[in-house]
Amino acid sequence: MDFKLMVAQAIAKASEIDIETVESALTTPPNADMGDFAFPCFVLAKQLKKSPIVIAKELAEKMQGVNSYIDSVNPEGGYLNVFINKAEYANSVLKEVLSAGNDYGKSGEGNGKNICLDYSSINIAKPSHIGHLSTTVIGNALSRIYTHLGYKTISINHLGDWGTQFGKLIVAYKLWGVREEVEKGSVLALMDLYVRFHEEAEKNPKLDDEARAWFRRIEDGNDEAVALFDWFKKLTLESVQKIYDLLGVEFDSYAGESFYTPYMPAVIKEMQDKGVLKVDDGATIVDLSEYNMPPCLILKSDGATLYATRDITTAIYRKNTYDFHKLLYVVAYQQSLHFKQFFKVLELMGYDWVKDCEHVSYGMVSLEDGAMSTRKGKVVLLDDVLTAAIEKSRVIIEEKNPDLEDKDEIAKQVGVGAVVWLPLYNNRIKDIVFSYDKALNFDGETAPYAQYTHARCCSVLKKAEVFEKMSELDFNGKLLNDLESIELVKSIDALKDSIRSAAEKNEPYIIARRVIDICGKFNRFYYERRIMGEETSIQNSRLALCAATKTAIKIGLYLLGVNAPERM
RNA sequence: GCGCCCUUGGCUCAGCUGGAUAGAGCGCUUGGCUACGGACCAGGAGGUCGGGGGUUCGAAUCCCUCAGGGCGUGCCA
Repeated sequence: MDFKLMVAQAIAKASEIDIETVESALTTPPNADMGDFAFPCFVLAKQLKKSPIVIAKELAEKMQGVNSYIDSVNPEGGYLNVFINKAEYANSVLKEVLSAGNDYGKSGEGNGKNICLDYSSINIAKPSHIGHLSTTVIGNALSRIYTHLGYKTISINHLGDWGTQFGKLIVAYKLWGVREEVEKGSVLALMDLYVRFHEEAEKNPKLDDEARAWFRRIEDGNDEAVALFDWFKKLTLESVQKIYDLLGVEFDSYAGESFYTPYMPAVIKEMQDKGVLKVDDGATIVDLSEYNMPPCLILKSDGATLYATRDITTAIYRKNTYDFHKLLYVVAYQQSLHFKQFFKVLELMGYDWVKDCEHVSYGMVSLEDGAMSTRKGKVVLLDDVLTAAIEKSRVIIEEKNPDLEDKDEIAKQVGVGAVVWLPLYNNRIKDIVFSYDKALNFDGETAPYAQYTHARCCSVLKKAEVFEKMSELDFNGKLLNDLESIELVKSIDALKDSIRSAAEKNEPYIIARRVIDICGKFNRFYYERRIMGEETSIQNSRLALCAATKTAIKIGLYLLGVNAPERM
């Protein structure tokens, strides 16, 4: 049962104002002891030609005893404060959570709709560094969130696997590479070769010509060139797979830049036919000056395609293949102009579905001493950060819980959780200055804190021997009538709205904040209210609340891509 | 120059489509484990919400303007 809606209906009926107006105005008082819902009567003052204070007073009188879910209604200033029946409320929330279990908060709103998510999108032959964390974990979280709401998601890793740089890599490998060493060193070895190529090419510009020639051979399907390129690709994907396994990230498609190359000529022709192209200064462009944007470059003066050409082709391909309800690009904000430009080109081509495309942008990651630079070797590898976090959590486990089983697995879940949390706890647009101190922080508003709270719930439930049968717990909302319990119930109840809101705004942090709030409320409850050893009916009701908390935390963390171990 | 974004306690950030005394965490500080996990909890100090105008019964929130910072701005992605 939706108590907010119920209160809105009651007020609407008493005031003869339409329900939408009431519901959208309905808020929460600053203090719990002022009421559970507050209706500001100022909005009605003009319409009813009465002072808000009088309106509140009149409404309060009309609403006394309207139904058993509302305990009392108090006018206060211009506000109408409503106290709901806490016992009914607690019963309603607990019943819903415990019967739904890990399906709590699911909905069918997305049934039959596809969401394409373009994220992570790694470059072949380059190691994953901390800069790849945001796109990967935000994309993964969005995929899980939309799936929870009934959508079918298609996660696409749009590989950076096309361009002259692969010609450079082949040249470097043929000159200085040793097969066994590259096999062993994987992408790190490839990166070294790439860096060396640039150093040597400064002295010997002929290398660049050779690189172009080798890239041409890849395009032409030369056996040796293609074999080497495929090998580089294989090494890269294998090494990134280890990271994806740790993060719990999976993709439905790895169709990248090379995949779309054959589709581009037709799209360019289509643009020509539709008359959106024009030649300017030797290059082929779409003029966007009318829209206050610089032109979108489609072909270079030498006829080569560009970034925008490929993205336009890709979007059309995805629409034809997946008929998406939404196509979301989880890409850093540096590229926002590019997205605005090629979205506009798609619009000019007559594709009205471009309104369903969205650039889900996020802030940049830098280091404490400035920007990262692959060329200068100034990078923090994702692998290293995850390893360090896992080691740290392992040390803490040894210190606090040396008898724990599956130490390695749990250390992994906690360590990875702490790192993944970084881009998920704040608004996407915020820049992140990476530091090991922050990434390895397990205190306060962090994933390990939420995991700890979850483990604590599990521990109590196990001690009471109800862990396996949480859904059968017999509870009574009347026994959860204390402030701490009710505050916790409210926060658990709010998870559903948080999930919906996170999807609506493509902002996972809304769920992360909700999880932390639930944990805070639980920990307070846990200290104030004894669970075990109370009278059976009280004990069971509190255990039920504990079980609902456990479920809510578990779901919230899952949606963020964080595991919730039962012990830690 | 132009475009987009950001600015809230020492630091990192919340604050829902404007609503009642601006909230957390970290750090600092004082307390709390022979009841269920101290990776926790409670208390304290700390903020003219970048500045200035405006709209409104009411502005951190909306509009204008200025300042500071970030990103981008025709043949890289």
